[in-house]
Amino acid sequence: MAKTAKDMRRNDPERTREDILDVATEEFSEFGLSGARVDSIAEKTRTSKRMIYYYYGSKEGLYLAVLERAYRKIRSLESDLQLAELAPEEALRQLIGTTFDHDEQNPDFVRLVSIENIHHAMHMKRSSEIADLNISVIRTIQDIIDRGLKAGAFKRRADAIDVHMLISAFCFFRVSNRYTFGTIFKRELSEPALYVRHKSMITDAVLGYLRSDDVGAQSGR
Amino acid sequence: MAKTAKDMRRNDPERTREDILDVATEEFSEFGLSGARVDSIAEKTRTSKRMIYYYYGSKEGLYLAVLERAYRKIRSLESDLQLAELAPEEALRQLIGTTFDHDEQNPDFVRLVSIENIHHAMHMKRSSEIADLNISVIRTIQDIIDRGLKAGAFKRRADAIDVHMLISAFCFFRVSNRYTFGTIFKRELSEPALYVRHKSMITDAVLGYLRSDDVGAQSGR
DNA sequence: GTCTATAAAAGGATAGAC
DNA sequence: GTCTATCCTTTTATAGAC
Repeated sequence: MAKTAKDMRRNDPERTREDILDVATEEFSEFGLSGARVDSIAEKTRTSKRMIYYYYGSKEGLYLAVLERAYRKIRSLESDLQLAELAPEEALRQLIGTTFDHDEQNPDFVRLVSIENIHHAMHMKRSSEIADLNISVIRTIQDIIDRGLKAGAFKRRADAIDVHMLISAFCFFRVSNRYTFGTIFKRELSEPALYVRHKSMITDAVLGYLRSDDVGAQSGR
Repeated sequence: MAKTAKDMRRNDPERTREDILDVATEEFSEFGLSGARVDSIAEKTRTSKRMIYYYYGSKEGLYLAVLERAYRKIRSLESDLQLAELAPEEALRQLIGTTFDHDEQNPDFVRLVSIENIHHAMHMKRSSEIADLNISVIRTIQDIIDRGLKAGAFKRRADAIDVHMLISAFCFFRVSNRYTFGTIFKRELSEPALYVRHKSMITDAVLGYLRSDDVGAQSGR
């Protein structure tokens, strides 16, 4: 089974495939599905265009492979969280911080998700791998809410998916809308000072929301 | 100066231009800048491809015209807000509700903004019209915060742009990430029941944030 | 498995008449 | 101002040798 040194050097399918995916991730996240150019991807790989079609069949096939790998990374990240030992408030702080940092540090992923939304999540829907994504983060949040209610730290019986959305929306938007927001408000969202302030803000807002009860009954509008 | 009935029927430049923009808005927001097809736009107008180039010069020129018109609509919407008479909390509720409803009712706009972010807001930056957008909403929020602090309804000396971002992020994300979020969490974000719940949630979260003081000192991470 | 060359098609842009 | 027909570049995809 072991490959000879010669084989390793000449033919390394796994490395070739990964190399292509690395380059393609950059290209798709930079230009979108339609804007990306297969020629341009091929040039930046250590191999040729022929191999892209050999391994991934089509431009869309390559895009899907990129998307699947990006989500696979998330899955492994989420499953690493060990928050059951912490007090509910601290656990939530950690969870929010992790989401915040993840989006901040993975603009490529954020852009791919934006792009996939432009395409109505069509590719994601077709991918059994992504569709079956075990979203452990929801279970984690539900657990934190339950423990918080029991301990009296929280008062609101919030829906875990809603809370996840409140957190995600802010963390995601900061990265996804960095350019238009920065242009309109003359504010560079990548500045370190804002990093700290925004992280505190979303943490305070979510914790405050869970601590209080239904203070904001809807006005009639 | 008055046109004859014959002229009006045969040549109506204004109507032609608007017609093209209507169709182009749909096409660009549906497929993105690179994904949109000029041929496809032309087919759906009551005129021809030649006129698109006649009026807008290029595909990018047309895209920019679409973007500018979309932002012009926002500007007029924001300047219509009359909240100075209301109590700070109620004023904020109204403002959040308006933002929420706007994004909900204008998915085309939300998608165009997402698309423009994929392009690093490059076209927006080049447009003097959009760059000079008078973001009156920030002044409005600052006023609400100031009045709330004075009246004792709020405790936090928050930054108006940050608060706008907290509100926008949630309202925008609900629409922009509808497809991926819906697919992963098996939840249709356009459901009426969620509309009410999510509106309450973001309102409560923002009000709670402003009412309280810096409860969430950062952990050391 | 990998490369070079090329086919096949799509799509942006324009010519020229009316 | 408007239409039809067409140019020509770009881009996806494949053939065929090694």
